[in-house]
Amino acid sequence: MRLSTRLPNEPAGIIGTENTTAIDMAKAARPTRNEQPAAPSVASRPGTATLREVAELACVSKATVSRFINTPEIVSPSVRERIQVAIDHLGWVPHAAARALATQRTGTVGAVVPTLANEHFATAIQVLQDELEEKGYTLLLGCSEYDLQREYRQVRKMLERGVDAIAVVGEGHHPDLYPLLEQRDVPCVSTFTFASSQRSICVGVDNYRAFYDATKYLLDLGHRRIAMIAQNADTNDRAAARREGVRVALAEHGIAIHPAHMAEGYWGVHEGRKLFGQIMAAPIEPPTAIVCGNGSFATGAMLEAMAAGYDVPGHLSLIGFDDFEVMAELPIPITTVRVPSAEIGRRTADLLIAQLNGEAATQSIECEATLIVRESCARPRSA
Amino acid sequence: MRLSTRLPNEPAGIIGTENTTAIDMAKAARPTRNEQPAAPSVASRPGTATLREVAELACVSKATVSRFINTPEIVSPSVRERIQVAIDHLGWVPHAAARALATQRTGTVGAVVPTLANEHFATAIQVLQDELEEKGYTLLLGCSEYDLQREYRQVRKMLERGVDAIAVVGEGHHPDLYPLLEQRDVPCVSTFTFASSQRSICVGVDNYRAFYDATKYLLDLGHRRIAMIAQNADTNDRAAARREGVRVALAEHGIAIHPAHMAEGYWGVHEGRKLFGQIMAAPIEPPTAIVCGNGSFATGAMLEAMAAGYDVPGHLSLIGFDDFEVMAELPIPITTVRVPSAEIGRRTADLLIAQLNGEAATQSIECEATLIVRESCARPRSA
DNA sequence: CTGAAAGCGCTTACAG
DNA sequence: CTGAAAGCGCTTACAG
Repeated sequence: MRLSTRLPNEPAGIIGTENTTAIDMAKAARPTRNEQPAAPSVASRPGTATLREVAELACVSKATVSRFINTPEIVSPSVRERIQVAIDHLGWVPHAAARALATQRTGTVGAVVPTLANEHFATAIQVLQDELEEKGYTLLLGCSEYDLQREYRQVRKMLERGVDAIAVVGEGHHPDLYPLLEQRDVPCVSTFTFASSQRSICVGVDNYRAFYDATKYLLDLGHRRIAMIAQNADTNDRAAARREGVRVALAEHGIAIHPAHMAEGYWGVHEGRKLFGQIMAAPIEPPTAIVCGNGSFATGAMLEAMAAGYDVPGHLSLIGFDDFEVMAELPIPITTVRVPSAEIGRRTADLLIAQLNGEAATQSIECEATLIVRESCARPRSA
Repeated sequence: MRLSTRLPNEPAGIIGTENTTAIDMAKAARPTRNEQPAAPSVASRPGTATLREVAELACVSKATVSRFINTPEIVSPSVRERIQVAIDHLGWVPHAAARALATQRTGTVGAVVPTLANEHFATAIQVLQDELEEKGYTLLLGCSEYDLQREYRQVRKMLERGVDAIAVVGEGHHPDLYPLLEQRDVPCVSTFTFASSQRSICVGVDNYRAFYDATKYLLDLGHRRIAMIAQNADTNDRAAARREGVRVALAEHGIAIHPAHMAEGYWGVHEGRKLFGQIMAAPIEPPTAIVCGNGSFATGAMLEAMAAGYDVPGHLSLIGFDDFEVMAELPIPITTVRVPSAEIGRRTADLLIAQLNGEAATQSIECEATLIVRESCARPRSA
């Protein structure tokens, strides 16, 4: 017997005479005795029935129907069957708002990401939705466009909507965000960046170390004149951490990036090309390696290098961040740092669910950012 | 005066002595007279207050607080002020489920797309969310992975959650989807494909015509031996329509694609390369042009052509679908059909809102798919 | 295993 | 412009 609710337009089957039989039997066995007031024996419009009508049709109390939905094991088989028939017959769909009001839980979780235009966030959201759905939760989505104020508004709105938990990206947030969450006791996990300093639990990579290591790799190859096509970090702590990783790794060798070799932009292959051109056009000795703050910049830099006839990696090394598919397929595949977005999405779901189930031992998870070595880096020519 | 609700941890300001003053004044002016039962004069936990507590603190009825929230104009200024102070003081946030139960509206809309891994859907969702948010709606998201059964389940779940409207992608759906929606009278718009045959209103492009025209373009250039790297169309009506467009355009010239020149896959640059290789390796005369069913295939085909040393467009023309940024930046920019995803997202929001507002004249919108002519197509060598 | 009753936190006619 | 009351559709102790 099916225990989940059904709508009438699902492949019917058992609804025929059998059902009326079942209902008639029920009615006969327990002649009209209903708690409820004024009982319309048929739902006004299909798909619009309520639990009360189901109860009446099945000749049981509302409480029993409710139990049938939530803990079918505790209702007797014969009653179960009557209820199921009634549900099928009326096409009843439980009313989530009513349930939410009664239970103070909605079965929804909210996520706000900066943008879906970034594959990482899109991927993570996709698997998050997937995992959440499996556990019966519905996802509410917000995109902040990297605007902290907006992120805050979206989170508030989600709280109004009664989300049981929230996922956000990164550590930079509106100052009132965490107090708000804490006050209302809503579990929250911060994603994509791992840092012990985080106010909420988090799951992500250590952006600082990822680029520290990537820079180290370049340094170890012998590079000393290194440029950077950086992603603007104003409201993006991941980008900021990456820049800092580069800076520190170089500083440890007594090196600093020349201002003319530090280009900054937001996003895009085209922008990457332009920024690359800018660096190479600087009236100082050109770099022997360029670290690119994101995948689109790396792709753009590579494409522009090809167009301008630079020999990569013979003449110039290029290292990237993100691992977009095309980066591996270019004539010279790009060495880059891979962030496991799908894993982050999955683990975010795990953490959220764990907290929702009141599991105590939930703690932050560090995911591994890995350096994918391909062909775009080599020893500098002079070395 | 601020009319929207606030939480206590927002920059306070007016909450100081002024407030207590205002409240005290109110209390003095209208000594304790409350409708409600057992009245705890302070909210048990901050951020947990209810409308009733606000009403008590402001010495007005719940009805008036409700009016203040929904139609502030109709409450007198002095009362308005008292209520605002009480709200700020208690950090009251309205309980959406309670409101939904009372109004039978949730202020949410659901969208289910096949995947977020496709830039088009990601973009459309992003702007849909944006527009919806502006109108006060919250977005519920589902990803179906091109599984119609799953799409149906997600839509049902959203209906349970009481979404006021739904957006789906394409025309291929579970047979019970539309009946379900109609029965519950939930507005729905189908996106990305425009076709007069659609059961719901829709906003999108005519995929058939788009590829019919693209093929025509190749034909007009003089191509007669044309291959296709097609996207699997089993549960994807857009892909199916595109294939059909190619087929018909060719058939009108008495041409058909040789089976060995018809490669099929799902998605990916790498897959595009492979499929390209497959076609070129067929033991028959190679094609003079290849039409690619999606952007990743076009990118892959171009990259593989470069790698294998084919002269594009001198020796071989390539035409794509989708306009992913990298397609314009490759050494030979790819001629392709652009689908205005952002516009589709925006118009979907418009249509949804219009229907929610009960506007009568809502009808389907055809968006223009445009052929972006770049450098990957030329006359065939022999022509 | 099942029922009667109260309650979740809002809104909305209906009066005044 | 404002209040009292009923109701939205569920769940959950409390009894039996």
